[in-house]
Formats: sequence, structure tokens, C-alpha cells
Amino acid sequence: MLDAAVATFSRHGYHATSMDGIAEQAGISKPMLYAYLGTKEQLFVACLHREATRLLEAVVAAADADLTGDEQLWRGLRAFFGFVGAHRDGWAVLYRQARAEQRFAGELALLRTAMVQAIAGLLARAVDSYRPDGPPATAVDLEIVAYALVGAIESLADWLADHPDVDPDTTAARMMNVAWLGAGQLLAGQSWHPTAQPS
Amino acid sequence: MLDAAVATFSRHGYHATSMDGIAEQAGISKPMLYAYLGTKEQLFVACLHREATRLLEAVVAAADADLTGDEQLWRGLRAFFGFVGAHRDGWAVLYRQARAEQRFAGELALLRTAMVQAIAGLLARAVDSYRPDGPPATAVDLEIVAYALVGAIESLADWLADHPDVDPDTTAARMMNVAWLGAGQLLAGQSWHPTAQPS
Amino acid sequence: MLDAAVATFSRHGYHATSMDGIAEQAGISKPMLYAYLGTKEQLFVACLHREATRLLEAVVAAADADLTGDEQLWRGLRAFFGFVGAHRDGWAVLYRQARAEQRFAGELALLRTAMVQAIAGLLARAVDSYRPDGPPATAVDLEIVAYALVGAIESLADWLADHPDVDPDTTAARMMNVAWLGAGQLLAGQSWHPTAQPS
Amino acid sequence: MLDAAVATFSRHGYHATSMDGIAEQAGISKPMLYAYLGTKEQLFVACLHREATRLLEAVVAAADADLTGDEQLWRGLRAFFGFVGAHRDGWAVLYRQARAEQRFAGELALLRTAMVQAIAGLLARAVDSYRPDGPPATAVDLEIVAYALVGAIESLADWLADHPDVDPDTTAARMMNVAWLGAGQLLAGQSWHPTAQPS
DNA sequence: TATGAATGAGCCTTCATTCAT
DNA sequence: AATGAATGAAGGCTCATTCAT
Repeated sequence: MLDAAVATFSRHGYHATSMDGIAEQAGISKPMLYAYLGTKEQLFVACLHREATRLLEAVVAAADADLTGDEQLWRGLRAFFGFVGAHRDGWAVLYRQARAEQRFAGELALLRTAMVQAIAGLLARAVDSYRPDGPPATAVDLEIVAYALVGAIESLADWLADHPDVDPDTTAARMMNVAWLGAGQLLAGQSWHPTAQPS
Repeated sequence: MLDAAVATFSRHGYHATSMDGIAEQAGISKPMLYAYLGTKEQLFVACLHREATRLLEAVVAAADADLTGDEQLWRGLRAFFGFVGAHRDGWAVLYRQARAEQRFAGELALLRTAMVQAIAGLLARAVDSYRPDGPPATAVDLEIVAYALVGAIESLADWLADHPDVDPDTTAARMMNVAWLGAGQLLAGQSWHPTAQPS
Repeated sequence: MLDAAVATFSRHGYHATSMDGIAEQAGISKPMLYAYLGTKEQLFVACLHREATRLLEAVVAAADADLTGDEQLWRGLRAFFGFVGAHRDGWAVLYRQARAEQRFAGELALLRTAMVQAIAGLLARAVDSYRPDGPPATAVDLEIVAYALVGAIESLADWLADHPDVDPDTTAARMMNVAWLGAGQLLAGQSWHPTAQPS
Repeated sequence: MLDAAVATFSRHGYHATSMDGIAEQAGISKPMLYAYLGTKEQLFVACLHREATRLLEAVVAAADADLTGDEQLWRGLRAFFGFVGAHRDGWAVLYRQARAEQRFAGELALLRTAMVQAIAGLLARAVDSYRPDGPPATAVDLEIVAYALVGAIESLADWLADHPDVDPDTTAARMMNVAWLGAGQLLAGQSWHPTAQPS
């Protein structure tokens, strides 16, 4: 039932989707839709939530605290893009819709925070492994970096959703290069590669 | 008159904005709106266009081909954040609206190409200066990097919008660190700083 | 519900009639109008159709193939005027509306064909009984005669509408005289009268 | 200038015609249109009037009081259909438009009265020549007959306007047959023909 | 005199949302 | 529990008509 909503929202966008359309797609009657999921807005938020949760779970499950920082990031990225690639009508599209409506700003802030903290936590662990003796990174610095990364990731996820013929892993690898090495080293000809053991 | 449209579209979003609303905001009557700018769709496209053009001009004007790659990027970033910070209701917001509507896909493709190519061109020149003998970067690689950068930038721009007490230049500097050094070097404790002469 | 539409269209004309007006007249809400009858155009066509059908049925039911030609025509005329007199806001008015809009040309062609053929058929049977050995009347000739008759009838129907104290049957009788005898014989002092048995 | 209005009204119909359209077609500006011809309604009435006047003049000019009744009618009919055939975008079309709008009922009544009286006068003179000794036809009888004839004529004029490949004289002849002989004699195989001398 | 610019008013249509069954 | 039927509200767009120049 939520699946029908996600599918319809993704295919036509938030506004072009009518409650009639969702009800029909779900095979139930409109009053039921309202009874179970509430308002159109609430329904959309529910969709967004579910997809975001699934995505986060996938990402978190992929990162393994025992690995080095770059490997963790790489695994996380791969999981992220893999998920987005596998559900091209899922999170990325809904997210795009939500970004356009002030109404969903609050909900979005929550989701982004979750996402940012997942990455920031990952980075924090990595910091410890990289410079165990140095001063601990301040929370705000990490947050900003994480924010930038999340933005880049979202942007590429969007891009991926628009290019159905592109392999998610390739996108993840590119993202990893930008994120880890930075443009400076990239331009100097360096590149990052995953270590041998593929998960 | 276009200003009123941009303001209203940005404040309420494409759908929540009514032509009546824009007309009122602009201090003219609805038929005039239609006479001058055409349909709501056309009007929105016009807004999008103008803002994109302005942003692009600002960024391009800031980059100076005689500088080193990192300096160019830094100037560009500063211009970008300066512009976005000064026009909180400008391009970034409209762009977000447009992404949510399949209707604007064509228009968006054009704008995106222009935007990404501006950044990609900046990077391409930098590549030459960094590894003049190496193989030229492929267009698609540059596009993806540019895309990721734009996403990161937008994300930080959002963050900036939520922290009114933060200086745009500071944000630009943080962005520059992420973009240029990458998370890897950042986590290792390095940091990037602009060279002495401030423009 | 269609009745309300017919009444309103007839009273104010197609363009001066608003969907709000019809809905109010029908005692329902506008969305219901759209749900049941569709677009204003479709609604009008539906009205036209129903009235035409009713009129045709009345005329056809009145004509009896066993009667002589003049009697058949007389019965048909009487039915026609009776119907038009009883439904002053029915077919004739809608028909007039439709003729003014190129949009309804197709629909009108259909209705006209039906109407004219009903009369032409009536005439054709009469021809056979009058000159069984002569050449059959061509379809186009009959159509034109039928057309002229319909015009004359409509005109008298209008006249009837302006003279509420006149009996429809009297008008029918006058019409019959013109139609059957023609101006020539009329002017020569002849006149036609129905045979004894009134239906 | 009125020509432009007639042309536009005829081509698109009363409602589909905008004042902008007429002004453009006439090569003048809208305020001039209003200054000279007044309101859209007044403008349309002016068009109607002019075309009707021209038609009436043509018909009256064709009838010659020295001829027999049938010849007069025939000449009148031929003039009528000739005019309508020659100005397919003129009177017949405007008339059709006017019939659909209650607004023009008054104007229409005037025109129709003029038309009916022209024919009734023609008939009255014919009566005298046909039965000089009989009782004079009552005015009301003549009026009714004339009404019926006018209706038939209008109907065929309409039909003619829709069939550009049909010869006006043929239509006039058919009308003459219906009008003069009546269906009765027509069905019995008789037909009316103009006398030798063509005007 | 002639017009470019401006508008009040209205209409068709759709949709999120809710009763009454 | 489930739905068919119903609606209030709003929005995009157009047009006859008139100022100000």
C-alpha cells in the first residue's frame, strides 16, 4: 500500500500525483487511504521515511568498525549508490520532491541529520585511527565536512537516478575519489582504489 | 517584475505560488504578467534562466586563468558562496524546484550543462597546469567531479542559510578544504589556506 | 440533472451559461457535474442528443406507414409542433446554439442526418404510394426538401413561441397547408384539411 | 473596417472572435474600434445590419411588380440564394451566430420582419393576380405563410453555406419547387420550371 | 487623433478531503 | 470495516473594455 504510493509519487512527482491515483494503484478506496495513512502530506512523509530508513540501514550495515577509515567510507558509499541504483524510483526521487517544498523542510532536516551523523560518526572513528595522538577533531568541523559529503553524494545520487545506464559502483568509486583525495590530488594525477578484498 | 516572481517562487515553491500572488507581489495585474512573461511555466523558466546566468557570470568573473588551479577554485567558490549568500532566494532554490518537475527536465539539462561546464572548464585548465604531460581528463570525469562539487556546495549553502552568524567566506574556506584536500588529508590533520594576496 | 442543463443552456445560450449556473440550477455541486457529464462541451452534446432523440421518437411514433402520404406528413407535423410547443426550451433552441459553433459541426451532422432522414423517409414512402411507377426520388432531392421543411417548421415554431395564445395544432395545420399545397395553390384559394378520423 | 469584422466574425464565430483579432485584421488599434463602432455587441449588430440590408436590397431589386406571382417569387429566391452563395461568409453565417444569442433577439426580430414583409408583400400582390374576385387574404395568413417560407429559405441558405460546391441557382430552383408546388404535387411527380426568358 | 499599456471580472477545471451508507 | 458520492476552495488563463500619453 505504501509501495503503491512510493511508486506513484516517484513516477509522477508529488504534485502530479492525485490521491485518486494512489488509491487506484493500491487497489483500495480513498477513504481507506485517509484512514490508514492520513493526509497526502503525511502519506508522502511516510514514504520518504520508509525509503530513508531503508537506505540508512543499508549504509550502516555496510560499514564495519574494524576497517580503516577509507575502507569504511568506501563501503558506505558503495552501499549508498548501490541502494539508489537498485531503487531508481525510490529515495532519490522522493528526496528530490521533498527538497522542492518548504512544507517538508522539517522532515528533511531530520533525515539529513541522520545521514550526516552516520557519516560524521564514521569520520570520527577514522580520525582516531589516522592521528591517534593529535587533537580530537571538533564536532563542528566534522559536521561541516559530513555536510559537504552528503551534499556531494546527494547530487551524484540525483545524477545517477537520471542515468539509468551507469553502474552504481562506478559512481561510488568516483565519489570516493573526490571525497577522499580531493580535487587537488585528483588533478595531480593520483587516484584512490579499493584494497584487494572485495566484500 | 521578474524579481517579484523569483522572490515568490523561492519563498513558496513553484506549486504553492499562484499567478495572483506574483502579480500582487509585483504590484501589477495578472493580465500584464501574462502579457509580458507568458505562462506560469514560461515565467518560471525565465526566472531560472536569469538567476543561473547571474550566478554563472559571478563565478566565471571570479576565476582568473592566470592563477594556479587551487586559487582559481578558491576564487570560484568564494564567488559562489558570496552570491548564494547574498541571494538566498536565487538560483539554488529555483533549481531545487525545477528538479522536482519532469516538465523542466529539458531546460534543466541546458542549465546544468552550462553550470557544470563552467566548473569543469575551471578544473580542466587546472589539470593542464598540474600535469601537463599526463593524459587529458575525460569530459565525463570532470562532469561528475563538478557535479559532486556543486552538490557539496549547495549543501553547505543550505547549512549556511541555517547559520546566519557564519561568514560566507569561512564557509567557502571550509568547502575549499574538503574539495581540494579531500577527507583523507583532512583527517590526517592537513589544511589548505589561501595564498597571501586577498583579491 | 440533464434537465437543468437543457433548461439553462436553452435559456441563456451556450456561452452565457456557466457550469456554476447549471450546477446551481441542478441543485448539485460543480464537481458532480464534471464527474457525471464531463466537460461543458460533452455536457452540451449530451443535452443535444437527448432532445434530438426525444423529438425524433415523437415524430417517428406519430407517422404510421399505413396512412397516405399527406396524412403521414400531417401526423408528423402535428407531433413535431406538439413536441416543440411542449418543450419550448428543447431541441430547437439547442440546435440553434450548436449551429453557431464550429466545434459541434461533427455532432450536428449526425443529428441532422437522423432528423432529415426521418422526414425524408416519410416522404420517400409517400412518393411510392403516389407514383409507384415513376422514378424513385433521389436521396439528395429528398434531403433538400426535408431541409426546407425543417426550416419552415422551426420558423413557425419560433412564431408559435411568440404567440402563446395560438394552439400548436392550428400552427401545424397552417404548416401543412404550406408544405403540402405550396404557395401556388394556397394563393389560388385552395386549402388542405385533415381527413375525418383524428388520431 | 466593418469588412474586417464581418470576415472575422464569419470565420471564427461571435465568441471565438476577439476584439484584438478584429482590430488586427482591420489594421487599426482597439481603441479606434471602440470609438467608431462601440461595443463588441454593437459592432456585431452593425455587421448583421449591413449584410441584411444588402441582401434585402438584392432581393427587392430582383422582384418586378409586373411579373406573375410565381415569377416574382422565383426571381426573389434566385436573388436571395445568389447573394448568399456569393457571400458565403456574410449574412448566413452572421445570422446563424445571432440566432444563438438571446442578446440579439430584438435585432433579429427586426430583420426577420423586414424579410417577412418583403415576401408577404410579394405574395399579397400575387394573390390579387390569382384570384381577383376572391376574398382578400387576411394579413395574418400571409404572414404565416411568409414566415414558413422565410424559415425554409433560411434553412436552405444555411445548407448552402455548408456546401460550397453546390450551385445557388439549383438551390433556388429546389426551394421554388417546394414553396410553390408544395410537397403534395412534388410527390405526385410535378415540377415547376421558370418560364423561358431568363432575366 | 490614435495607441500602448493596463485591469476587473469571470469561467472552466481539478483535487484534497469528508459524509452517509 | 469499507466505499460511492459529494463538495469547498482555489488556480490558470482570457477578454472586453478603458486610461494616460
